[in-house]
Amino acid sequence: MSDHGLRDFYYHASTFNNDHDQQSFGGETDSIYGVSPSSVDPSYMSFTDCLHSTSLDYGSLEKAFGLSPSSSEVFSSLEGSNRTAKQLVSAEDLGSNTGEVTGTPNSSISSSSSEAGCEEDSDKSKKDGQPKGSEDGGESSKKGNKAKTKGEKKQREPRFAFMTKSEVDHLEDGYRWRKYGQKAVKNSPYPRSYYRCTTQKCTVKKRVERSFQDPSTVITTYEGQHNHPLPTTLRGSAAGLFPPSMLTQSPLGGPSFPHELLMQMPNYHHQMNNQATAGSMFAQNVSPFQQYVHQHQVPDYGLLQDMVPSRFLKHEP
DNA sequence: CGTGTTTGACCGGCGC
DNA sequence: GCGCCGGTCAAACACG
Repeated sequence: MSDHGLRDFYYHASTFNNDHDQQSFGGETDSIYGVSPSSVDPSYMSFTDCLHSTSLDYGSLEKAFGLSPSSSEVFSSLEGSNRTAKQLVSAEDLGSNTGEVTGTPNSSISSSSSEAGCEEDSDKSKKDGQPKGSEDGGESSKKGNKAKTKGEKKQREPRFAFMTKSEVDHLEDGYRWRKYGQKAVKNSPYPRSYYRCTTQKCTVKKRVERSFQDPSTVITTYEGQHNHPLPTTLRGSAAGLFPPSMLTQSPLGGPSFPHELLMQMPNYHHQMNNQATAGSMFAQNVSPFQQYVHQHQVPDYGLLQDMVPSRFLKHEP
């Protein structure tokens, strides 16, 4: 990341809210992270949202992720906006079928809800209900293809968005991406690029766009989960960035996102709960993400646990 | 020649 | 029904 001029690293959970939630976002919230709604998917779940779902305050967030004062302003712009329990649950939808966000983070509330339930709720999702005709197994993803049977809602993939201070738009994350489209973003001079994982049968996509109000910020939205490990023929820096142990397949079929790599680090919980031992991390084989988090004084694993589905968190037996 | 990018056209959903 | 808009396709092109 350093070789891409990455200066800051934001974490940003996103999911597929039902249309009601989306309308709440789009209608009541002027901006998300200071970005015009048109340039950012309204289904985003902000850090603040996560904080509202937990006992953490904003100061913890700022401290945890080293948010600059300017960034704080952006985040704080969401302060005061109502967040319904539904939205909080939606945040959990981001790939996990458990719904423990609103409750105790450690409790494993039996799934059932989340994506399946969210699916029914989204009867007329606006932006999240994209066709994605190529994912139905059938490769009939041509124009005019209507393989989607009527009444059958397209199963939507979990999404995850990052806000990254970077000078380059396309951040190397270890996977190989093929750009398949670019669209101008309304109310923004910066275009939005669409990428797809080049690995066969992998339907993961990501969108990359630059923040209108903060051109130094790149918003990367991952959609779906990789069903394969990181490519062996890594180009760029990812192969060298991450220890081999982190490039192995996870229960999810491989780490989909950089933060997921972070979450996969064993003993992360203990190290982060012990600042005294954290200092030794640099002598160990830690990822750049861990180093970043450490450098920015992530105080407690619990913070991440509150924001990341427990599925992403691996505990030592 | 294989791989990735560019770019205009197309499609479907949604609001009016 | 129409227009807008986000997302996708695919031919043409660039590059190593």
